[in-house]
Amino acid sequence: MSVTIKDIARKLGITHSSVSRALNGKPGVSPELRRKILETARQMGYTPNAMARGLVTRQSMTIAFIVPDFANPFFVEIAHAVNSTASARGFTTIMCDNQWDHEEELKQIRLMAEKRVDGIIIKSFGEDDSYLLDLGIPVVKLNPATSPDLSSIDVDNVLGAYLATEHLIQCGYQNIAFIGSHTDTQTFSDRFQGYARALSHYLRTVDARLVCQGEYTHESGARCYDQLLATGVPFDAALCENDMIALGVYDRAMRDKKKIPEEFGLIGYDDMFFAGLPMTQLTTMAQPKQKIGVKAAHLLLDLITHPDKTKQRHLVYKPELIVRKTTRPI
Amino acid sequence: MSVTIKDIARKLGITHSSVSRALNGKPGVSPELRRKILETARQMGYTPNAMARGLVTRQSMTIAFIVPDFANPFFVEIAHAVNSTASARGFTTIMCDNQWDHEEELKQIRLMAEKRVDGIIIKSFGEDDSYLLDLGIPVVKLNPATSPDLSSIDVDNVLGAYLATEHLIQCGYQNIAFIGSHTDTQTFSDRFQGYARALSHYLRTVDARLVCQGEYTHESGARCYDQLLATGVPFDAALCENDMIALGVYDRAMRDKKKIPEEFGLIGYDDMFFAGLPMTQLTTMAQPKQKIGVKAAHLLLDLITHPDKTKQRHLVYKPELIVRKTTRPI
DNA sequence: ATGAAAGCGCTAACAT
DNA sequence: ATGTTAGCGCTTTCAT
Repeated sequence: MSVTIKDIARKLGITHSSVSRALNGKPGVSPELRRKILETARQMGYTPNAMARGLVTRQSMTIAFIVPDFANPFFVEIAHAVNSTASARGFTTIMCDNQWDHEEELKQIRLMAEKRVDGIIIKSFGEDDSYLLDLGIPVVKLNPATSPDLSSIDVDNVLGAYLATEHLIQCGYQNIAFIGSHTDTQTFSDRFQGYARALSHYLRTVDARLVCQGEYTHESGARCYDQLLATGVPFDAALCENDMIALGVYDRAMRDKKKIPEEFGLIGYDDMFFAGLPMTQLTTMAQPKQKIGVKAAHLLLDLITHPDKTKQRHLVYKPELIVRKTTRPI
Repeated sequence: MSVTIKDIARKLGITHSSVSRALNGKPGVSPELRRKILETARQMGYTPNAMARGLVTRQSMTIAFIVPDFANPFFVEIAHAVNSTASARGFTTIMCDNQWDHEEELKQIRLMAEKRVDGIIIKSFGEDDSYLLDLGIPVVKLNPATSPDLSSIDVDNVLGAYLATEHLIQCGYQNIAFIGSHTDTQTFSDRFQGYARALSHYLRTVDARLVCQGEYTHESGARCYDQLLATGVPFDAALCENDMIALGVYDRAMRDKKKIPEEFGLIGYDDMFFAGLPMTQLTTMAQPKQKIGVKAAHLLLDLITHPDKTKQRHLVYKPELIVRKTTRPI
């Protein structure tokens, strides 16, 4: 068994409350006794028990970060920012990945509640947030806010997709496909909406045969490209819901010996790290991932540490088009 | 405040020990009472307090996964496997990333000890493992074992680098550079050793001017390439300590209009997901990441749940060369 | 089958 | 400045 404050107290012939005070830097201990306590604690190899402390303070100094999929580098980057920020403020982050499984997501939330995390940052994909509200702890959603009682940090996906599509049109591409993921995600419908708006604003209404759905993987992107091809409807450009998908499309277009960007234009989304690599050079819509992660963490921690002073915030960042080599010059 | 078992007990006019028994599926509660308890717990919105439980059971049902850098996809993939495996067995994983900072690493270990994690999986980069041994909990190192009291799962890096270098030689490259990371890591020295062995076995001893060190990033790889170039010593191939580095080298070689693989051969390490993409097609040395993660988690959890039945294990996996387009056919 | 009581390691009033 | 006491919410003997 490990050393407790009582062990230290016994060894020194004092009470454990003095030890607690000393160890926590609280007033009410004479300098010399404090020194002795610290010294003894050190040499006895004392390690405070966070569970015991948390039980009485009602704080676990832990937050949860829940996202659908850590195979997606986008979430990993945000996770990293969250983790560093939280860590710098003394909090530990537990990261959860639920493979787009709603049941699993609920289980994780429940488990985090049992662990008594002090707050949650979540990219959820369901509609219903009641279970988040019931938790009674601060929650920052990485989705558009559905309830004023939850905070949210988001990027304007409609705008992003609109701008990307607009760019493709201005580049002179005529038949622009949209290749996305699950229909039931907010992200999909927002980006699709932006795409549809730009299309009907500049060209014509959406041709449903030019819309394809799958997953957030390059395999899925490749598959969608092939499906699109199979329909026989011509297309000379594609807006992809994210860079992974775009990569798969890129691959297939190269296989078909299409000249990029001359004969085929391609825009991804998220500016994942490989998008900027020399061999990729993918035009993409960038989101301020770093900012999102840092801000989400700070917001959540503020909500935790001074709930009153922090106003519930709902931030919406703007995405930014990064033009590289997969779209032809305007 | 949230609902406790005492609240449930009070409401039902019974003791909290019965509630505890019922909730934990332990014997000693009549079927009907159990049913009533479960029902009441549900409708009162009871959520067990893991900290309180952990305090008495001396189990947190949590493990820690500590690696130098989550910007490295290699670690992310392993983390993912660890996380899923642990989760399936009812354990939560806390992931820590310490930016190759040894002080930070120690801090994290200490913090995890305070949280009373039940075990640790760690890719450590120091020499001294005494602080890990002192913890008194199971530890699985993702490095070669330094102490018989720690378990370890590792891949033979010397062999891997040897095989890669051998391949480059068999392809007919004459002047093979080694581009790596920090000198002080075990990984570096192992892979360098494999490189050196193959070189002196087949060609000649290592030319120190063809060895360059930096970090695990493509920027660093590019920088090293330029440095190598600046020395004026000719080189027509490079073995990189990982794929990120190789990417940077790839970039620069393309910039210099070198024909790959005709004029310049390149081998990476780790088979990160982008290595296999059509636009990359990097020859690389693959490690069984999935296997490592899953095995590490299982081993650790076995060590935790039945310490006696599990023998301390030291596994060494074999790496596998994946030949793609950055090395010319033999 | 149920209840009573002790205690996990700690913090925080409240005494002294 | 130090000690005493009472929990935090839970599991676990030990009685009944």
